[in-house]
Amino acid sequence: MTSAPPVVTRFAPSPTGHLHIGGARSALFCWAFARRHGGHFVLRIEDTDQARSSDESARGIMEDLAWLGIDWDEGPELKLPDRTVGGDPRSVGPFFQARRVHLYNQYIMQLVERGRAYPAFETTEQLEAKRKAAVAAKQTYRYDRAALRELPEVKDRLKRIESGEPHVVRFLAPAEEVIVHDQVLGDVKYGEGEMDDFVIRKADGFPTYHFAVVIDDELMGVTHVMRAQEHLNNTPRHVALQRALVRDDADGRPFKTPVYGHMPLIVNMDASKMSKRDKAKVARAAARRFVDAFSEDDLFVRFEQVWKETKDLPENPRPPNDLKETFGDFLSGESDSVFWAWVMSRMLGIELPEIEVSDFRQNGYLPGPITNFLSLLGWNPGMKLPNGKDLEKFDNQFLAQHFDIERIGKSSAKFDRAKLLSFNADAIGALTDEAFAAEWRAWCRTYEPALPNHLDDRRWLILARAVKQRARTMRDGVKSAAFVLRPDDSSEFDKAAVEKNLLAGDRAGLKLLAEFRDLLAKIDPFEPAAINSAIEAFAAGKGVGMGAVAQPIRVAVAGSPVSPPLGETLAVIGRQGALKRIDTCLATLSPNR
RNA sequence: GGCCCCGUCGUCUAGCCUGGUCUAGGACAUCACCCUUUCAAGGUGGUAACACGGGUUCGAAUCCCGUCGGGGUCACCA
Repeated sequence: MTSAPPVVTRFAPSPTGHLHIGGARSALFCWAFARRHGGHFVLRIEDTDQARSSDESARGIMEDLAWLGIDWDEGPELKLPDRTVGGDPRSVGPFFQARRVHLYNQYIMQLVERGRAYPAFETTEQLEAKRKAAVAAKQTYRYDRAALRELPEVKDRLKRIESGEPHVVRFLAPAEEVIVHDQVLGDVKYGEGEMDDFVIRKADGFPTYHFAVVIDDELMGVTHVMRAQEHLNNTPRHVALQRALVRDDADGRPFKTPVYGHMPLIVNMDASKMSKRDKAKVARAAARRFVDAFSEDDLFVRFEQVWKETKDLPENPRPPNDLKETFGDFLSGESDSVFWAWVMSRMLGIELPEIEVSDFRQNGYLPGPITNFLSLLGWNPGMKLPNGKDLEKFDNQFLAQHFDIERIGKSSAKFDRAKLLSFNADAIGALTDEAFAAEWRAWCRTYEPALPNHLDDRRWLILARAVKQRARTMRDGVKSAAFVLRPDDSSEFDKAAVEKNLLAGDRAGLKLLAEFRDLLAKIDPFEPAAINSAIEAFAAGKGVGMGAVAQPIRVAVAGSPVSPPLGETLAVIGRQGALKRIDTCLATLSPNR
């Protein structure tokens, strides 16, 4: 055991999918706060929902955190090529809640024995009926304590628990007012009688979130809890639990209440909560449009086909018993599965909103601008640059040195992708050509393998240099580089561009192109600078502007009027390829054909 | 609906705690112009906000009250 760190923060995701972008900000702030104060940042996996948790999700979340540069001092170990993250220096693990059930049970029994918790036997259906009745009568539903009245004596409660009869355990909520001292929001009061007897252990024997959090935060010595404001209303329950519990070890002291700070929510541009469900919403809306235009059966045929194609992907969940039913559930809104949303997006050719860290990674965002942008959602360093402008570009290291709870804002922040995109573009622009070439190549190898396979190192660097300043994301760069993948003998050309740049004015462009073709064969070396000056000299010799020469060439080699500068474009294509493309163009547009 | 939180340009925000220096600053987006072989990039400039109503005060974006508006949460999910 090492001595207790001055500050212990934690991030406690449930492994039911990828890391949510909002979760990433929570983790980032907790990490930064721990760093700032020389403390520890703990990663704990809250997998008490057996049905929805998976090891793959836990692993994915850890990889995404590490990718963002958020390393945890304590928690499950993750071996990376360059380092290992995690560990258990204070012996407070394990860090998967499913492996801590014995601890929770110990404290559940403590509460039952001391009369602060009791078993209850209603079925979910019975409870649901009561809840509905209360809503119908326009009353606030609260658990009616029927089970408590049934078992007034502690010894009878213990007996019933031991009998093996299915039950949940409920916490006997205190009647008194609870004040949460929040570092961000100030004192938040919850009046007496607001809390009901919430469940602390489910029928399957696992603790509920509320209970597990309180036990683990105490046992792991968490000093500061920073989380999103959606949890604010849970906090009085946690405080009540902390007041009711004492440590099971020798000193038997009461539980401590950590310092709380509730961060503003990150929401969509329409102010709704940003959640994974948004993917399903977008996919469903598109699917319904399709159904309106065609038919549900048509959609299902395509759905089945895409599903079969993607069957072996790791994201694919267990095969459903009835695909038609799964399909129906998704369409009706019964299910909001991210995976089925993805299948829908594939078959309908639509883009899903980026919600999870992996979405941004796939779409070619860099980790630096993501954490930088995230830092500014609900926090601000409040510093000026020497030129008087606000300081807002910084890295994780800066955050770790300057982050403070006092400067966390109170109002929710809309997630403006346009600004993130701009940050990402700036970060790409700040890379050296060589660094960008390497990063871009690495990204392409995973997400767009055709492109790098096509080019050697020399040409890749020329391409990367040309693409860098027009790429806001790695994926964007692929668009600018589309000309690389064009077959040299392709006879498809942008129609309007052919008219405008090659055929207009009695085929003036085409004539210049034919003349330039022979010059091109002689340019030496076949490098961007030499090619560019050859084109300039050619234009000057003809007494025409650069545009009159450049656009015909561009259309001929790229098939479209848009490409990186011609020197670079031609050098990447190579002399032979360029000649072939121009010849194909000339032949295609020849009047004799 | 109950409970809780919030309210500065379209968006993220600085300023608010410790009223005057705020004719409210920056960034993204947007518009115009410049540069330019296309697309970008870059440069210059512009439009644009203190939710509303009452107080307190010589003076309010800043303090107080109310109204309105937005959001969160009300599970054997976390």
